[in-house]
Amino acid sequence: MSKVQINLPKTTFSMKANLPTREPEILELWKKIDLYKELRNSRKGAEKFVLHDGPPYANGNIHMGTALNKILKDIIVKFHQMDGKDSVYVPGWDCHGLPIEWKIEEQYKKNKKNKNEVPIVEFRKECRSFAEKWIGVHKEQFKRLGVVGDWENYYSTMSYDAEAQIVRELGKFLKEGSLYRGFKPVLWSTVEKTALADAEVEYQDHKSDTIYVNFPVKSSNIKELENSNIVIWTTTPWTIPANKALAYNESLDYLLIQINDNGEFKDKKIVIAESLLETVIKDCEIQKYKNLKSFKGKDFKNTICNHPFLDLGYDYDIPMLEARFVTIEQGTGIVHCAPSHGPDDFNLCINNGIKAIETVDGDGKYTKNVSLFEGIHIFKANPIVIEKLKEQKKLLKNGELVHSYPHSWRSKAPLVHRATPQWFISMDSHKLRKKALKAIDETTFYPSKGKERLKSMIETRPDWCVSRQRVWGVPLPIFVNKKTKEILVDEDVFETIAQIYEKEGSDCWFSDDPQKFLGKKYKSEDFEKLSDIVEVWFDSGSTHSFVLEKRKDLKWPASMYLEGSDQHRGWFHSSLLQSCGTRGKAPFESILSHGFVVDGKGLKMSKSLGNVIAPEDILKKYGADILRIWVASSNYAEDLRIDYSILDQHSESYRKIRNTFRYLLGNLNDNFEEKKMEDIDIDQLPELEQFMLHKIYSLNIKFNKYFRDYDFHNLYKELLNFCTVDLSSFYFDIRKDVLYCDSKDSEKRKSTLILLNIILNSLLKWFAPILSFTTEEIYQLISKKNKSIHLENFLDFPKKFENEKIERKWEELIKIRDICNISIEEKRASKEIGSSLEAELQIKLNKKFEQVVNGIDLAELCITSKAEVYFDDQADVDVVTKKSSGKKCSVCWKIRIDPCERHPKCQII
RNA sequence: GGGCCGGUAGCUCAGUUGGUUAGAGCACACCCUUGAUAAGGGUGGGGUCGAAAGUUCGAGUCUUUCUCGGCCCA
Repeated sequence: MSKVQINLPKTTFSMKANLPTREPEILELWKKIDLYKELRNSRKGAEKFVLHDGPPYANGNIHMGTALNKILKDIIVKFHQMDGKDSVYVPGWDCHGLPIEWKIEEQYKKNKKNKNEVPIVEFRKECRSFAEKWIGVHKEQFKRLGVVGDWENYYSTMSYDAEAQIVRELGKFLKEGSLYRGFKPVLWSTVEKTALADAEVEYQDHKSDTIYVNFPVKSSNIKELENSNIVIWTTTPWTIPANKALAYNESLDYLLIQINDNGEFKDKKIVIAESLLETVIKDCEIQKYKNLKSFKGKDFKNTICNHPFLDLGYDYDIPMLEARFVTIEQGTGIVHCAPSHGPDDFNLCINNGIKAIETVDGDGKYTKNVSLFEGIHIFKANPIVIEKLKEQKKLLKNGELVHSYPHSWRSKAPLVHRATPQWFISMDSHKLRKKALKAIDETTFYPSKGKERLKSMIETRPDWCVSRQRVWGVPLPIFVNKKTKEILVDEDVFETIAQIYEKEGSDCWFSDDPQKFLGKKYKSEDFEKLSDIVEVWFDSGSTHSFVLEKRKDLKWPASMYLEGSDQHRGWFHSSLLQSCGTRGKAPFESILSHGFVVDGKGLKMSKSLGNVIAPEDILKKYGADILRIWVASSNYAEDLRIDYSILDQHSESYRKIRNTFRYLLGNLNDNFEEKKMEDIDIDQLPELEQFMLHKIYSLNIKFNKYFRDYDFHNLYKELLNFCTVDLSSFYFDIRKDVLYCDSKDSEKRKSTLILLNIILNSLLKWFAPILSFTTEEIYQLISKKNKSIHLENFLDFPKKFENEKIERKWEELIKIRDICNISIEEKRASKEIGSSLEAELQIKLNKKFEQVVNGIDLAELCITSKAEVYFDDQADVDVVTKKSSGKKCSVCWKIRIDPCERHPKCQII
């Protein structure tokens, strides 16, 4: 007896994915067909979607955060492309800046080379080639993730045209007048006469003079403070002449006491923090005193003091300002603020409208801005300050203290904070803050909480300091008139500089004759050429101008900026300010921010915790598509957890999806036929197929909604559930019988194949932006049309697929099916039956179900050999399962007494 | 230390304006199948919703405090 031929699935699509080796092959294919070019050609003239790439720093291998960022971008770019738009993605890199300088200096140290002996231009060349090297590394790593973009024509902040455009952008601020020269404290060595970076600072013990100083209260909301003194303590007496404010902490408790000791401070009223009372009276050797009043720090609001040198001409007001950096660790709980000599002081003062001025010159001598002290070296000034305070009866006590203090790593000399000339963009002189806040209001944020975050930063930030005293960056294109000290503002000069940079880059600023940049209008000997460079945030904040505006394939503003949430203070912030300052508008229509990658427990990754996972490890073990699933299925609005157990779970889901495709391909024998969905005569299809069409239709609606909200984790969940719940355990399971056992000319089987084609096509396209490699693998197997799945469009499902009546009916049927399954399971548990085909059902239904089961074969639905339906008045659904009686058809395995209708000639066993 | 955000089954996530016994998929357990086979199906167990207090007839949802974690700032 020959075995009857049944239609078993057959496909070349393997169950095992083997992504780590297969994906690189697909990358080769994309390279071969020049996918990016094809993508552009396929969308000529279409509406543009431009996701403008925030440039990563070209330094070191990529980590999980970078991988997340790039994959998320790629998913979004691909969604919009398949949605019919010209979705252009140009990757970029941030290249200037300190970290690269350090790397080169490190190399110098290794090779015992002295940085100071190397010409700047040569040093910069090494920085440039260092950045170039890492761009190359990044590029390959990003491509391996499946990210498709214009890798050949990437942008970088160190390209000649970028450097030229940065000059033009700065020129706009200069011309407008919002770029001004101010002073800001930096760590300064008076020996080397240079500023030092944090990494060049060593902390060593140092003996400092300490002083307790009285600041007389001029006016206050607290009546009792009249004729009293605010006491401060400091280890840098020489900064007293530069004092501009006092700082208190509003949450501390303060005390007004009266000194009763005989001597020059008898009956003096002084104010200190309550919890520091004991230390202060001990230090100042106060024997007798009485408490007059205690009050909260916040009551200091609006209190104004006089400078201790009031009678020596220091007749300006000293306001008391609220500051969180004030603590009760040391001192008096009130801190003296010299904005020229401390970063805290500077920030506090500038936030309160008090600007720092140049009080000390490069040699360490007081400038003419400091009366009484001009020309005196600050390291010799302490005794003089102490003497004058004594004279003025403002010195409560002085002493000495050994403490940890910053020193130069080279000369070992103690360092000071010194206000140096810096270049600022004003937040308010030309309403930059106001413009930026308005632009934020006009921007869509994903998730929406990003809006408030960016807004509150812009509301409170001080003026933007855009100068740096380093060498690896775009030189600040500023000339200062030697006589008038005025800044040269001339568009022709900026344009000359820009054009030179376009041709040869900005290195020449440091090496060539300044006359080259000034042209014929000005004489170089009349001007001082600045050697500062532009802060790197201005570089990357300008990408919109030298990338979006300059490139014809892009548009301004970008459709979206997408970065980690730290970029609210970074690139989102600087791009917004740069663009609002020069164009009055944001360079983006929307901002998407994502959380940080943390380990499985929610802790940040660190070497010391040993919980770091590199993208490379994941690619080797799982493949990029698994990583892409992880990105799509995680909620980026919060931090994203990752560890190997999480990835294992996702690769299980991946196998489910892969097997869903395999089932489809197997039953189609790899012969996919694109169905014209409009032409399908739905009424001719079995109800189950109609129901599935409705499912597809409504899933597509959800898909579109989730996609437009960039809600990928819900989108992915919906797709995965469709594969498991609706397809694998329902539709595929039921239709196995028809697919395997019906003859090839069976109408029912043909209907099923129509559905399989549509489902395959739908799933391929829905999944393509996420599973970029796997969908391509399948597409290459079945498509005769296009070169790549990524050149396809999403499907447009005809409205006639929607059928709510069928949906309601079949939802009820599924409930009945569930109850049948419970009944079958009882018999299986008691070992009366095994396979569900060994069961026959007696289903008692309430009469209200008559319409529901009308025309439905419940045996087919429940995959049993037989199902009889009875109606009665009592229970909703009541099912009795019995072991089928009869013989098993060797073809369809159904058990029945009568011969099998479909296979009457077959052997009955 | 401050600002902002978050903590729902082992995992990834849903939980509308406060209203039944808090859901899904995966994972897990047991069973079935051996014609999707390193696959497929069925059933089931599992949560004091970070903790405590409060408002309310009623809180996963609102308030406060605490705690843990993340980002930014200091």
